[in-house]
Parts: sequence; C-alpha cells; structure tokens
Amino acid sequence: MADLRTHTCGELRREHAGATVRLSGWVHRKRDHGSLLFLDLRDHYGITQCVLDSSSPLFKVAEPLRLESVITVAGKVVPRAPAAVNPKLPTGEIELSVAELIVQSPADPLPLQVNTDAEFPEETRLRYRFLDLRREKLHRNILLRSRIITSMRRRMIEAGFVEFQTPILTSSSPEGARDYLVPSRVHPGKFYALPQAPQQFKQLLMTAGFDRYFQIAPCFRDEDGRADRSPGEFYQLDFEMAFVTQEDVFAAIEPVLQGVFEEFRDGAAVTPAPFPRIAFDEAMRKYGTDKPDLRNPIVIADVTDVFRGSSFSAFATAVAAGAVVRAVPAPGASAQPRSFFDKLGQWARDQGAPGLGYVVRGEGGAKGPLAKFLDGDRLGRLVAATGARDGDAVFFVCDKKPAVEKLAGRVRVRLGEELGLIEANAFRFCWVTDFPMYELNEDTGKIEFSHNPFSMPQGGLEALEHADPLTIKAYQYDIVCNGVELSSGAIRNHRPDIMYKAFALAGYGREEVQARFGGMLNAFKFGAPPHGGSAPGIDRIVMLLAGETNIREVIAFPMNQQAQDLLMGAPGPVPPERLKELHLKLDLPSEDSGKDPRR
RNA sequence: GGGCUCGUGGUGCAGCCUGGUUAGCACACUGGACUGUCAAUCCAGAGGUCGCGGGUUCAAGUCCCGUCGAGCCCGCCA
Repeated sequence: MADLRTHTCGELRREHAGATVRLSGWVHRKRDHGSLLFLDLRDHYGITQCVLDSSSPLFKVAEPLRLESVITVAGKVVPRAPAAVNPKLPTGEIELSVAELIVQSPADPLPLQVNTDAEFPEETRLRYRFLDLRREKLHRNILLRSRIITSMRRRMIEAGFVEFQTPILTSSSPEGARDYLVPSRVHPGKFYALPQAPQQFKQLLMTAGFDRYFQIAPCFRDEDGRADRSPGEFYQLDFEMAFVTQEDVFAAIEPVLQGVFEEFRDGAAVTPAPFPRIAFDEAMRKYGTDKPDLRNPIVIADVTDVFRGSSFSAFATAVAAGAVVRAVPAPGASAQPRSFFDKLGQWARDQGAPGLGYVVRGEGGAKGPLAKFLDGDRLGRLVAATGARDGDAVFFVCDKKPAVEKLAGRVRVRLGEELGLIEANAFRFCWVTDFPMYELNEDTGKIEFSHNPFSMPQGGLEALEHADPLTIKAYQYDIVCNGVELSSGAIRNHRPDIMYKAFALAGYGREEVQARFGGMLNAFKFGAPPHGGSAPGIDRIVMLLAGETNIREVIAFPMNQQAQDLLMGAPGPVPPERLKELHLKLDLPSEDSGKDPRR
C-alpha cells in the first residue's frame, strides 16, 4: 500500500466499504467522547470522518492531537449506520476505522482558526496567509481564479491568439504610474523598470507580424491600493490584434469575456454580446462616471434649461455663470420618511456640496423644498426630461460640469443602493468608447494625454493639426461590468508622423519622444500594421465572479494597503555589501524610516 | 500627502455616549467527565500594560490632547 495515501479525503463512498485504505491530511476537527474519538481529516479534495475508540492503542496518540496537525491514517472503510450518515459530506456514508496513525507534522495552537468562516483581522490573515488559504472561502477563490485563467487561455487560443512572454526587467516608461525600479549591478547608476504593462512589447510583436498576441501578464505599478486595486502588482489578460478596427477588437474579446462569465456566473444573468456601447460624454452625462453600473436603473438628466431664469436664484445665477444642473430621479422615494431626505442632504454636504435640493412628484402636484420655484411649465419640462412619475423624487445638483457630473454620479449610486434598485444577481457589461484624447490639467493649464498616449486619435493627423485638442476623441475604450472598470484598450497609433504630432500637442518635443519611445517608434518606420487591443484585469474579473468586494480575497499572496508583504517581510532591508555592489547609497528620511512589516 | 472609521486575553465582540464592584460573552487553549458525534456536549481552569504617551479627575477601558497601527475613501492609477 502507498506510504502516504491510497485515496484522497474527498473520495471514499459506500462502494469502498470493506476496503483497507490510507489517507493523509490535516486534522480539521475533533469530537472527543472520552472513549470514542471522531476525527475529521481534511485535504484539498474533501473531508473524511475517521473514528477510533479507547480499545485502540492509538487512542492516546490521537486524543491530544491539535487541530491542523498533519497525519496519515490507515484502516478499513466502514459504512455508517443509517442514523449516523452525514448528508452534508460527500463522504458522509462511510468513515475510516483507524488502525494505523502517523503524526507527520504536529501543529502549534492556531493564530487563526481554519475550520470556521469567522472573521479575523486582515493583518493576522496576511501574516498567516498559508492558514487562511487552507480555509474554505479563500481556498475556493484561488481555485476559481485558476479555473478562470485556464478558461481564458483556452478561449484565446481557440480564437487564434498566440501566447507570449515578454520581459520583466525592462526600461522605465515616462507616462503613467510610478515604476518599480531595479538597480543594475553592471551599469552603475542605471536602472531597469518592472513593466506597468507589456504595452510596447505587444505592439512590437504586432510589428513583428505575429497578428494575434495574448499573455496572462503581470503588471507592476507603484501606486496606492484600494479595495479593488492591489498595490504593487496585478494580472491582465493582455491581448493585441493586427489589421483591426475597434469593432474587430470588440467582436474578438466579447465572446471570451461573455463566455467566461457564463461559465462561472453561478446563476447570475450576464449581458449577452454584443455589449451596449456608451460614448464617454454620454456616460458622464447619464451616469456621472466613466464606469457606469448598469444594474442601477437610474439615469441622470440635464435640466439646466429648467432652472435657467427660474425664481430659484441659487441655481439661476449659477447657470447664468456657466454652471449646469443635473437631475437624479429617485423612483418611489416619496414613500421614504423625511429623515431619508435629511440624511441624503447631510451626506451631500459631507461630499462638499452646499446641499441637495429635490422635488417630490405626488398626486397634488410637486412638493419638496424646490417645488415652489418651479412653475407648471418648468415642472412639465422637468418631468419630460427625467421621466419622473407620481411617487418619484428628483434630486438636483448644480455646479460646473465636471463637479456636477461627479456628484450626480455619486447621488445616483447612493439612491440606487438606498432604494434597493440595484439588480441582484447580474453581470451587466458595457463598452465606454470615444474617450477624449487630451484633457486640461487644471493646475498647470497644460494639455495632457487623458489616457494612453499610444492611442490613435480619431480624425488622425488632420484632427491633430486643425481641431481644438480638447475636442479630439481617441479610439480608446473601456469594458465596464457592474461599475468596475475591467479593461482598457485602444486602436494604437502606428504612424510615427501622427505620433510625433500627438506628443507635440502634449508638449513633448521630437527628440524627447525619440529618446523615450525610440525602440517602438523606430520599429514603426519599417512597416507597422494598424493594430489594437485591450487588457482585461484578471484579478477584478475573479473578484466579480467570486462575489468578493475586496481584491485581496482572490489573490493568494497579496500585499497590504501599505504595499507590504507581511508573510515574507517585504520590502526588507538589505546588507550594505549588496548596496555597494549596486552602487547605491541610502538617503533616508530622518524619522519614521526602516519600518519592518514583521515588527 | 489628506479625510473618515476602528484599536479591549490567541481570535471575534460587549462595556465607552452617562467615569465608580473582581472588565463580561463566545471560539480557541489546558485539565476533567462522557462509546455515535459530525459547529459534539457538560464541568473546571489559565490567559488582559483595555495600541502607546500625556492631560482632566478623589477615581479613566470610559472624557480631552497627541501619537502609532489597520481598513475604507480622496489624491494617484498613460
């Protein structure tokens, strides 16, 4: 018989009764009756009840075993009496009568309990990640992640994509997030950078004629974490296609994403392909964000004209000065108590707004603080713009356009949640298209790229030379699901002449562009195919499919918000010899330095 | 860098608003009882600088100030 196991802990059934088997695993739980001991043995595959009584010489070995000790047991598979069957376990019809027991690895008392889903402090969970990963939820999430990645890979290969690897040690990219830098030993004072994305490499592979690239790509960005953004590193399903338009890219990736979500949706509805397309400007107007959650039925309306010249002077004067007014309908809100409106108003003030005006449409006409300022005509136009019905409330936000969109978007989200309007059990996808190529930096007054500088501007060279830069759109698109930005992509700018011009508008001289992107630019001078792609974020996709709201729940070994790995103690100090070898001298801040994540 | 919330035995929480008895409950841990449990049960025990520092007070887990840590958010994320 095999030394360690003949079967797994999830394998044995009634038909195995009578067989002599050997199992290995962790002591999941013990039920000690004094002269009779039940011991649940757990491995990756399941749990099997093992039993022994005081007639066994092994009883005194088994009884003091602490939870999570690793043991090997052997003995006969015994069918359980009907009353003793556990229908909750796949192995619940049998148990193992222990005749041999070897303690492979005794466990100390646990800092976090494995056999419960009780909550533990995140710091403890990260420090003892190997224990947390044994627990059911995290174990399941990580397996789900693996299956999702396998499914993505299969679907991409079936769609004719070819998997590549690209360098991890590469050059620093001047746009975007901060890079992680790696000092060169051989070249004093010079640094590699970890790639923020394999952007230029995949474009070079297109230029090299490979036609359809993909990679399960690690991306490294030195940016602060969020609940849905792991600091340091994350994974993308990075892909790129040659000789394609935007529609070709959409048609290629939609079935992959839709297929993956259908496969792992667990009963939830999934938007059928083709996904709705929403232009950036429209998304900002109707949803107040460039990543709208379409499970929320509320649509924001522009009602600037309703308040223009109205007797509500706060809005009227602001509108005259160029502000806009947006209306956020709140279906059925008239049934809410007064405190509902007061709380929302207080919340809006916490967000920095002066307040949150509203009207309620009822049978006897309009009520609410702003109702008296709106005559029948204005009220009629308001109802027409918002579609508000009897029993609905409408909230108003008035400010300059960017601020109003941001706040209206938040009000929309909050109302959707408070009024229970969010569609349950659904993955609602959309494309957000036609992002602006440039935006104005309010602080510097300068024009900057609003997204990827390698995107092709709509209208090409012609637009760059003659149009107002702030009106130029890019062939730049995002995939959004349930309000989460899953993917960002673009049709790339493969024309050096257009690229020089595009960068010139953002204040980059020809030499600077040449110095920074020379590798890719030169390649484009030797015959580059029109190409484009995107890069769905794998961690976020798994997070959505796992029903998690925190991305660390789907990453095996995540860092905390301070970008520390509490298990491995990274980042950590290095001996002076290593610094010398790398030609580095430290210039540490006077206090607060040298924080050790292990304390 | 900023804002908000939290910090009480190994762990999850209560106590704080309204200062005053021995800081309470559950899980884990230790010991004991128990031959059919499956979140076993029952009994007992050990385990606490109430994050840290300062202040107010006759008296601080509780009130005030500062500080450290964690989470969430803003900034940032081409």
